[in-house]
Amino acid sequence: MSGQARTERRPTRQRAAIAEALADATEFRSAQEIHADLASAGDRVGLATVYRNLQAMATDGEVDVIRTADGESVYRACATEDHHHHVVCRGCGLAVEVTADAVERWAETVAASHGFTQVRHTVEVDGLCRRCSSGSS
Amino acid sequence: MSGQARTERRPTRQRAAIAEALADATEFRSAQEIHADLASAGDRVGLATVYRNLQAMATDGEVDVIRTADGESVYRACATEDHHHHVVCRGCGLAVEVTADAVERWAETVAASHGFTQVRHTVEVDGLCRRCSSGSS
DNA sequence: CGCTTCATGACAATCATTCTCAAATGAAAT
DNA sequence: ATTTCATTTGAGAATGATTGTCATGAAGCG
Repeated sequence: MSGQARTERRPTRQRAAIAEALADATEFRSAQEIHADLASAGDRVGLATVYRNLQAMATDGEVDVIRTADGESVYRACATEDHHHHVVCRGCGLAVEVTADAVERWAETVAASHGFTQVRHTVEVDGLCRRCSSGSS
Repeated sequence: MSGQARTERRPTRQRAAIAEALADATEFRSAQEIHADLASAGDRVGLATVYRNLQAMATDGEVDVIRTADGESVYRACATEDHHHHVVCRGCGLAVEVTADAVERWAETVAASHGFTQVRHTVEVDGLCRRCSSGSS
């Protein structure tokens, strides 16, 4: 059920560096950020390369992608390979992974009831985490 | 909870034209598309103006906004002012409005259980409508 | 080692969206 | 109707993320 369509890709220093940078992060990071992180760590990796790898990794299901409010794509190494969603803090970026079978079923059902097939869905929840809830304006 | 924060805005020819163009459409349209529609209809409206109004209308809850897969913002005049979600056809763009109290509650609950407050959520479902399902590969 | 193929990197090119600011317009006062 | 003043508009520049191009470099293999 978790068929990794992992395209045969060649391991490179850059790819490893990107994967590691992502593994270190606890929140979602944009391609630009990853690129900057690597640069400041002395790791020279082309921006285009970061984009390409991040996308490839996302396609292979190695990492998760979501869109920020302003349309930027941000990536994160997910703890599980299984399908899940996130609750992201608007304040600090903290991202919690959650599963939602109920929602999956609902999406499938409601879509089917309108005659839709090959259903996919996007569910993202955001708010303020406990910490950020306290000192917010 | 459904307070219309309708900012006091001045009615203009442009705004009306945009609203109408949106009302005529049955699917989600991008600012660029609206702009093109108006132009080809002989309605001269600046692109920036289209963007500004669309955003204002979205903020006021007059129209709905969602992001396409490639990050473009698309708008639609919603039939209801109440909170709802969409099932969009990847083939023809057909958009069906659906409500999902169960999902709303789930989002709130799951977020709260992780200490989050001021929860918001995004839920979009897409697939192939009955018509597009038939002739697909 | 030499070859073939895929990945990389520097930078140009896209493209949606936003910004700038002078000119036009709506609303209300005179 | 005319003045007045805040908003809104529009044309085009500016921004910024993402993608494309293509010569160079590294990986896998015999």
